[in-house]
Formats: sequence, structure tokens, C-alpha cells
Amino acid sequence: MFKKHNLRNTDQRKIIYKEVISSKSHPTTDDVYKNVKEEIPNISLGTVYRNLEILEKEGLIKKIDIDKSKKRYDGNLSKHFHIICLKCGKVDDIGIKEKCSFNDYIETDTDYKILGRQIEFYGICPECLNKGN
Amino acid sequence: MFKKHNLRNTDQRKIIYKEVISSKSHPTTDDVYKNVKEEIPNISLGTVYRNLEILEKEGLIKKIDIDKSKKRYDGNLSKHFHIICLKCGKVDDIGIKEKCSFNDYIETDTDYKILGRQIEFYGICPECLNKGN
DNA sequence: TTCTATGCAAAGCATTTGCAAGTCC
DNA sequence: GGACTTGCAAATGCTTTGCATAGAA
Repeated sequence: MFKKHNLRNTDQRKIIYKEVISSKSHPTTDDVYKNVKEEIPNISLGTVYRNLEILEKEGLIKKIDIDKSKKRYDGNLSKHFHIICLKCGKVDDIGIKEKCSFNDYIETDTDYKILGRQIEFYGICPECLNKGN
Repeated sequence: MFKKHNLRNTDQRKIIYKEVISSKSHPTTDDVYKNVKEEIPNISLGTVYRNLEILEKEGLIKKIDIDKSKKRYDGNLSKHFHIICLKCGKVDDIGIKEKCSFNDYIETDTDYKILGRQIEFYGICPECLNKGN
């Protein structure tokens, strides 16, 4: 299953991966740990941390940097945005429609009451580009 | 200076505030601490943490949740987005033009090489809305 | 057999907090 | 003088890491 990524096919890895892929709730590391623990009671938290990082580096899952204090992961690799409830902290998906205007994202058809947004672009700055690679 | 916010006008607070307002580099708590320390050598890191949080709650500065590991602050209260260099970690501003289309944000006239973006909306989810306030 | 992966526990880092002393109003 | 602030240090919470053992290939 993970051979093409030069990763060994351990039970821990398989179940951690399955857990993220099958979840719709953008679980934190601890969420994954607790759920995997039901199938592998003696699994170590360190193993969960290590595997989530590995799976993310291999592009098999995605890491979400929403929560200031905890890492969250997403098994949905398709292009989409997130919407976070400021009361309960839940993270939902927003489907992306190509070519729609910026306001469409805000006037979304979710039933959320929108209070704010955060947009970050990532790239390489001119100084770093000039320094070569 | 801070009277309208029911805050006492301490040297520590004044200099911490001045430091964030005058900085263009979206400093971390530790950045602020180090700079303030030059004026108040015996200032405590806890004081910096507490004051940055207070200033943010009063709306005098803004907190930026970009860095997964550290808090950053911004003295620029006007509407704008951020762009982060994936090599050096620098955070620059992107001015917002009202009514421009989403792609305009990406085809920005910064000299960055854009590699990705992250968009998060914040609000109250339907379940929390139904629970009343 | 070989080398990656795991479990465990300690360490690391940023942040928060309790408390006594200091100081703004 | 009284309440808010500060400095200090300990505590907290999440994440990382070192190391001996287990296990996949």
C-alpha cells in the first residue's frame, strides 16, 4: 500500500491513514490517536505524530494550519476552503467553484453566520528568488 | 493613552504597543520581547505575552495566525492580506483592492513566486446558532 | 539479516498562570 | 489605598526526539 512511497506497510500506519482518510472532521493528532487506540490499544502517541508527518510529506494527506494550538489533518486532497465555527471550533469544508468571484466565497450557501476571514498566500519572496535556489 | 480602554498607562505597555505599531515585520512575541528589552532591560516575557493579548482584545493591534508554532502581531489595522515566503519565513502585506476578482489576488503585482494559498472563513455554525447565544 | 518503525519516556518550546511585590490613578 | 500590573518561576500543553526493541522486506 505504501510501497511506492518507500514506506513499510505497518498496521499502525495503515490504520492512521485510514482514520484520516475516512474522517470528515479534520481531526487533530490527538483525535487520530484516540480513534486508532480503539483498534491498536497500545499504540504510542509518538507513532501517530511521526506517521501523520510522514503521510503529509508524501502527499497522502494534508495538514491544516487553522488551529493555533493543535495540528489538524485532512484526508480530502481536492481543492477546497475551510470554515471554522468560532463557538465550537468545528471545521467544515467549502466547495470551490472555479471562476466565481471573491464575494461568492463569503456569500456562501453554508448556513454559517460569517464573521471574518483569513487569507494567506504562500510563495518565494524576491530576495530569496535572487539568492538562487 | 489607554484610558479609554480602562487600561493603565504603564511604561511596559506603552513601549510594547509602540513596538508593534512601528514594526512592518509582523513580529512574534519573542521579537517584541527582545526589542522592548533594549528599552526596559528587566521586562518579563510574561508581561509581553499578557500585554500583547490585552492590546489585541482591545482592538489596538491584530493577531496573525500564520505561523504554526509562534504567535505574530500586526500593528496595521487596515484590511489587507498576507503573503509568506516559504524559504525565509518573512511575512509581507498585500493591499486589498475592493471589488477586484479573486484571481487578482493571486496575480498580484508583488514579485513573489506564488506557490499556494490558504483561505479560512470564520463564523458561527448552524448548530451553534440554533443553540441560541 | 538489515534497516525502518514502534513504544516509552524524557526533553523541547511556546505560552499560561499563581503569587508576592510594585505602581498607577 | 485599592486595584491593576509586573517580575519571577513553575506549570501546562503540544510536539519532538533518543534509544532500545520489534518487525517488515
